[in-house]
Amino acid sequence: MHLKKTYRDVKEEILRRIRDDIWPPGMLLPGEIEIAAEMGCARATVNRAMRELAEEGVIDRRRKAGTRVNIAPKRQVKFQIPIVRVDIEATGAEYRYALASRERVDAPDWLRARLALAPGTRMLHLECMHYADGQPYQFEDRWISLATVPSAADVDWSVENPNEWLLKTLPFTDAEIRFSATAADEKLGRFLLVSAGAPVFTAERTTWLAEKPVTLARLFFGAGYQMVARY
Amino acid sequence: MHLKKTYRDVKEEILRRIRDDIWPPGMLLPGEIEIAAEMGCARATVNRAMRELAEEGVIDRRRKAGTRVNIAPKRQVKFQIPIVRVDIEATGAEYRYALASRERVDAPDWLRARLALAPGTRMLHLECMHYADGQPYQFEDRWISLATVPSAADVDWSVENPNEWLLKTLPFTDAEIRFSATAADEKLGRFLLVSAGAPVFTAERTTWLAEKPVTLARLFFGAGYQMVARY
DNA sequence: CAGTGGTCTAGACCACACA
DNA sequence: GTGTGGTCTAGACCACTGC
Repeated sequence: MHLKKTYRDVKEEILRRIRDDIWPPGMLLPGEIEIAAEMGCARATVNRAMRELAEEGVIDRRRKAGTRVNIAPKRQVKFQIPIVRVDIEATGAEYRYALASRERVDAPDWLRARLALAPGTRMLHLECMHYADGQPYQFEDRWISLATVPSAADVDWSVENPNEWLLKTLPFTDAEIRFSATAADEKLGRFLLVSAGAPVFTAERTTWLAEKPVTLARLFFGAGYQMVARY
Repeated sequence: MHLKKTYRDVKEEILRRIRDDIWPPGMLLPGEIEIAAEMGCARATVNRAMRELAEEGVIDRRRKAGTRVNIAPKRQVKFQIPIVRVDIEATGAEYRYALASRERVDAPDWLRARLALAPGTRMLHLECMHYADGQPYQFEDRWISLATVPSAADVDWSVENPNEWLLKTLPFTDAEIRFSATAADEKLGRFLLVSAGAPVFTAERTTWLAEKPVTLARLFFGAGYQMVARY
């Protein structure tokens, strides 16, 4: 009999059995009580082990149906939110920020649709550049809801970088990020020093604070940019 | 006093206090026993709530030192490894796979450099297309090391999809993925039905099995593709 | 060395999903 | 209905680490 004790031991043992094909993909595992008895520990311990394995995508758990080994062990990639300055300085380059434009407007229709805003919502619209060693690194097209973040109206954006200001000022509860490849238009090309039509790696980030839209940022990266993740 | 019960309630309440600046960044929070007493629940419940908040990067916990609100809430994005067929079928579209070319070659120089291969390493090179409802969805440029995966030589690649075959056949220990925007060349344009020079969202995935290189895949996505992650 | 979080236990009740 | 996982509790001991 395997005398296991910690939930880590239980996790490891379950993983071993899956890897050794003792519990092949798709198989229904024994219930928590049974495993607890076999391993000589409390059900809560087995529960924690299996809960974490489920979070990691190794197994699939459903009430009444039981626990199964996932057929496609969907491994997860994790990476941190890009903070421009940190990314740039990590490469040893010098970071520079510049504000290109600033205006207060009613939310345009496409933005209202994207954020589910009421008609006439006032927005702060900023366009900024982030440079690495003087080379264009990222163009930031930033929209901030003045309804949710009224204090944004009083900030000197020629000095403050909206990316960092929002992070340090305002927590957020939900966020979504979309990556895509887009073609540079005339204006974007001028900022990033690429020709019109050139492929641009684009991230569109939206954040909410308790259901209220906070900001939408479209980040356009300079030529040659790659986003890397290991797992 | 707040009579809370579930660990979700406790999490929410803690988050609320952080958001409302009752517990500002950097502040030392009360201990688990104290919070448990105040919220009217067991310490284990508070523990679970705080453990999850720590995992999510909201707070920082250390034995003896106590729990503090994180100054720089480094939130992490998680997303799953794309499995083409699953992605396509999830949208309700019909998936189709086609092999475009297959050859066995010595690893070219750029590939040897990328994977740290010995000179003269034999590679299997496949080019495949993945379609969604008949529309080009992804072009896959796949290189498999026959030194690490000799059995790949005997597979009928006109039927088997390398993406799924590798996942189900071979576990991997390390992987790296790089996202970028590239311009389609003539050939890629023909496969994806876009004009040469069009922006293409590109993922380059490399995997190793215990230090030995397994495969490198360059995945080129069709027009309009977006990779979405929530957190 | 003392205080905080980390974990285990045994028992209990609940919620959901399938028959 | 009935079985499985989901969660709570009260109490206990342990492990790390800052003082």
